[in-house]
Amino acid sequence: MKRLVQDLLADAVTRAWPDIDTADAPHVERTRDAAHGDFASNIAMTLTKTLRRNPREIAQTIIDTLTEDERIDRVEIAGPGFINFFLAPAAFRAAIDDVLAAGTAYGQSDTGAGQKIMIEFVSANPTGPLHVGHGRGAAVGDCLARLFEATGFEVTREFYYNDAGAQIANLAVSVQARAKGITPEDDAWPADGYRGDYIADVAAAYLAGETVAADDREVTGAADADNLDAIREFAVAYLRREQDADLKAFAVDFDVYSLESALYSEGRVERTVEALVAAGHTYEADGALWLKTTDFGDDKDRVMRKAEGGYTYFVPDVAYHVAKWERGYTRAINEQGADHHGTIARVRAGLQALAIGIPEGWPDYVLHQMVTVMRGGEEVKLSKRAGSYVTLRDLIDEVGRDATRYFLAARKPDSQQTFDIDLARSQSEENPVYYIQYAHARICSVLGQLQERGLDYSREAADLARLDSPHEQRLITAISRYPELVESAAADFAPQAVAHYLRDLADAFHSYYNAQQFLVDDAALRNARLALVFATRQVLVNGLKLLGVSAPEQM
RNA sequence: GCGCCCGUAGCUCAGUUGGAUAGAGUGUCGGCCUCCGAAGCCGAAGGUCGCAGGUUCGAAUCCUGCCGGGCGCACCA
Repeated sequence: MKRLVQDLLADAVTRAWPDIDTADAPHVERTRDAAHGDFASNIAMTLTKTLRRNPREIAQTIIDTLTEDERIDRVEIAGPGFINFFLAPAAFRAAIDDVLAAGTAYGQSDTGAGQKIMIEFVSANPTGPLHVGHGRGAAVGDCLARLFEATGFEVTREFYYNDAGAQIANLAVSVQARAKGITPEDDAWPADGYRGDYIADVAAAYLAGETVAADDREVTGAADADNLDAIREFAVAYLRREQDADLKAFAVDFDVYSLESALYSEGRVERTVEALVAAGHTYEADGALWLKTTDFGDDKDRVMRKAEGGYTYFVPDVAYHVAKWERGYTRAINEQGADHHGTIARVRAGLQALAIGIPEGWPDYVLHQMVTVMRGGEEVKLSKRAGSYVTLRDLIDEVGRDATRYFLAARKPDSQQTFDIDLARSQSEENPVYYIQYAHARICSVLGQLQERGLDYSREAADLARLDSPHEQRLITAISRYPELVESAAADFAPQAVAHYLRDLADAFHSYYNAQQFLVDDAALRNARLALVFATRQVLVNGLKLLGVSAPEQM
């Protein structure tokens, strides 16, 4: 419908003023106030400059030029020059049948046209359990992935992790210490060793010769406390398995796991360095090899190869993104914590320096700000080393998967978030997610009542024209704008828009439910109301699915 | 010091890319179950959109400068 209005406007403008460029679709938006019609455009105001005429005059000319369409009831000028469109009642109600006909596909589009897109998210190092921040990344990243699937992209969810660097060496040393009976309180404990209890668990499993399966590998503990390589391999697999179990409990699945070590073993790191040198953007200084990232917008040059020989982490990072590009991902999104925002300029600079046709703004980044966890009125410090942080598992166990996912995705990623565990636990029944789920359960209950009374629902017997109350209008408007919501949430990387939309939809439904009886004797009216209510249920199901939240039939 | 993000009702947060009278939840106060689920609904109160300028028909939204909070500024990852 929105598209129809845009097309009509563009056509009218072109015919009224052939010189005006209408390549960009005219700005059309949903009205906030029903008195302003269903859609409004500010196009007349934006044309005042070029046409040097009063906006209301321009609006009038456009309206006079508009092609008649049976789906548009009337068009009015309002305020300083808005053009308000009022849909014809039949066209307005058509949304109900659109939903019922499309079912789970309602809201989906082919905007992406099958284009490949990769969303890399979580990407936690396997040095401990996932914490709340990872949970936010998982909720946001997975919701974005679902949004892109719904808008016709071919989506790959990818998890990248470092399985060989300094932090992993530290992990191995920590597990080894535990395996030898050393505890963090002992003098012999490694200086920066991971102190969490989970390290002891890993050590015990290793000594017991357990076999753990993670990603596409299987590792058996060698039970030898002196074999550091074996310990490292086992510890990584063990912790990856734990992380995956948490992610599974959170209903997040990845398609591909990429290992940093593979970038070395496949020669990608080496090739990237050679290519950067050949491109002429490197120099040697102080015994190290530098990349002139300042040529590409970074605020200082970066060391690629340290004086002692090893590469800095950013080299495999660039190599990894070259691999992404070569794998055909013309669109790539990296969802990560805002504390890593410094790497963005670096990675993009490295990719530009290679001059292999990668666009300047590639890849896209979605950064989520910190989650502050409150417990007992005090902030819980997030420290991997101390091992005293709140894990994703803690939240799932205490608050539930649905509420945790909803909360973590319902906030704009750019904003810091406070997650009060006590509040979430004690008031779990007042979480907005229950409000939405309750709307769904209520509709299912109506269906049950219908059957109990020996009645049948029939769309054919429904007279949708009877749906003329303000509550019904509001609900129809809500379901009809769902496809636009999905479209814009995907384009804006805005999972929170889905959460807030569902809140609004449930609100419109609950009001309707309290205001009007659905199961009335008048069959034409009853079936019309049921058609609307069942369409609402479908949109609730589809929207909750985007968030990865369940739609229970009973609560 | 430099860079990125944030500042909207007591609290937690939205705000359709610059639109019309700034909205929800929660909390407070007052109503609604003989009726499809009261995990619900209806109403009231609550605002200098951090502050000050600027841009224009029009600013919570864009620009500049301050103030406040967070996160980064390694030959760590």
